[in-house]
Amino acid sequence: MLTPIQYVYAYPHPAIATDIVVFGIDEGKLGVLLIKRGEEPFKGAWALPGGFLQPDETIEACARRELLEETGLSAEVRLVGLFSEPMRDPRERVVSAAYLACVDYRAARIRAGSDAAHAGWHLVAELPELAFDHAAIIAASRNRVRELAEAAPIATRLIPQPFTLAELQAAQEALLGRPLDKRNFRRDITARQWAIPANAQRRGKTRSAGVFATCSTNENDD
Amino acid sequence: MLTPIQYVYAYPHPAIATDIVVFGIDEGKLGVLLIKRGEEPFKGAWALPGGFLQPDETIEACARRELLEETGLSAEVRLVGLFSEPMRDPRERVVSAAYLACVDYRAARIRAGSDAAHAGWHLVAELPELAFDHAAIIAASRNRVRELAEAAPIATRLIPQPFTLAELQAAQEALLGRPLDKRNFRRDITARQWAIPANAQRRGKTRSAGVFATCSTNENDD
DNA sequence: ACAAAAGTGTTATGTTTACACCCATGA
DNA sequence: TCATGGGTGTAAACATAACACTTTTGT
Repeated sequence: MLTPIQYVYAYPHPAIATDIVVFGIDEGKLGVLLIKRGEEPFKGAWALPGGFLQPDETIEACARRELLEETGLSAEVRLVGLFSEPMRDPRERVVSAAYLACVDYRAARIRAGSDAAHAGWHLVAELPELAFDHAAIIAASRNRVRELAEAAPIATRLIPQPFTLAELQAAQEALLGRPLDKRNFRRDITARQWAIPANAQRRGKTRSAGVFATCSTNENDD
Repeated sequence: MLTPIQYVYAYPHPAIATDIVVFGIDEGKLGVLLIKRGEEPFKGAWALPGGFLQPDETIEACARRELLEETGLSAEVRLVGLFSEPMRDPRERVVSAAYLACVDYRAARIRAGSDAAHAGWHLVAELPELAFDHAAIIAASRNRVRELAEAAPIATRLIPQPFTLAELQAAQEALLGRPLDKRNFRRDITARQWAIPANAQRRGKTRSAGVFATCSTNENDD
């Protein structure tokens, strides 16, 4: 029998993990990706996807890796905060860095991992009981994403490209949690260059709509 | 000889530390508290105060404890970000949570700790060479504190209470890095209730000035 | 008397919000 | 032809920014 590799320190070292709050939008409702825990503690409860920091990656890279593993998507992640109550995980001390991401939920290919019996989208307005302190993490992320949405075009990440302004507006309204005026919205988007017109139309149920694409200069902004 | 206590894990656990960027203002110039390292690595270089997370405290509590130990002051701390490049500390892997605090630098009683040969204030505009990635941490904190100062009355924390509006304005200008209009400033401060008039005057070099105090309702705002 | 800092209002500009009708298309 | 969603402009309210003179007091 192999002796397990052990790591020894002179002082206690908490484990470091990331939890990732993946926001998606469905029919104008904001949802988050949750995983049903297959093991104790909180077996059978819903929890945020997440995982432990690997030796060769930054914490942000860890969050991006978790996102990729859980959804098959690469997307920008944003730090929400640190969750470090000593007893937040009953097994051992785990300090978690919470990140949020906005993705097109229909593009996500959700993988139910080894320790996850199920995974699925849940409306933020109708969350189940959650494991650990994940309810608090989601609440903090909900506030953070609202702030971010005021300043950066993250709503464009929630919808497939290219998109109509109506689609973008629905996403933005879901993030902000309040209705927006259609005409003012168009002005804002074009003035801030959050989206630029593509020379194309999309045929909808009624009149066809002009489509827009995310501005390339928005890729790196904050 | 006593066997040292050892902590053993099945997976590698980075150490977790906080670094704290303590801002102060002197003659209208923004400064930060630095400590001269007394030990390798970076012996003799200037570094941010900081320390390792203890088992019974949250990371924010750790930052507040470090602040208290280094300055004798209790003050609000704000998360700046995580610094987690695997090789940022040559000894072992250390993930650092950077916090910032604004204090009255003349009230600080700086303690040169066991591993710190010296400690002192340095103007942000004239920083020495810094240990580890602390230059990047200060740069990030500089940006963060500017954002915060736009939204919250943190400038009041940089000056002794009670204060004149001229003093507060100098602090705010140092945080924002741009000059402000005296009349507009007075209006903003009173409208936002960042400070309320105390029924008192302070005799200065010339005409005496009315003094203000931080509004109690600002204690918990964000 | 003069130098230095305190105090005080108004105007212009820009930003944000509110609001209503016509158009194109598919059913 | 009608129901549905797409597209468009203007005016009011509000917030922000610019600007100059008088007062007090110590030297």
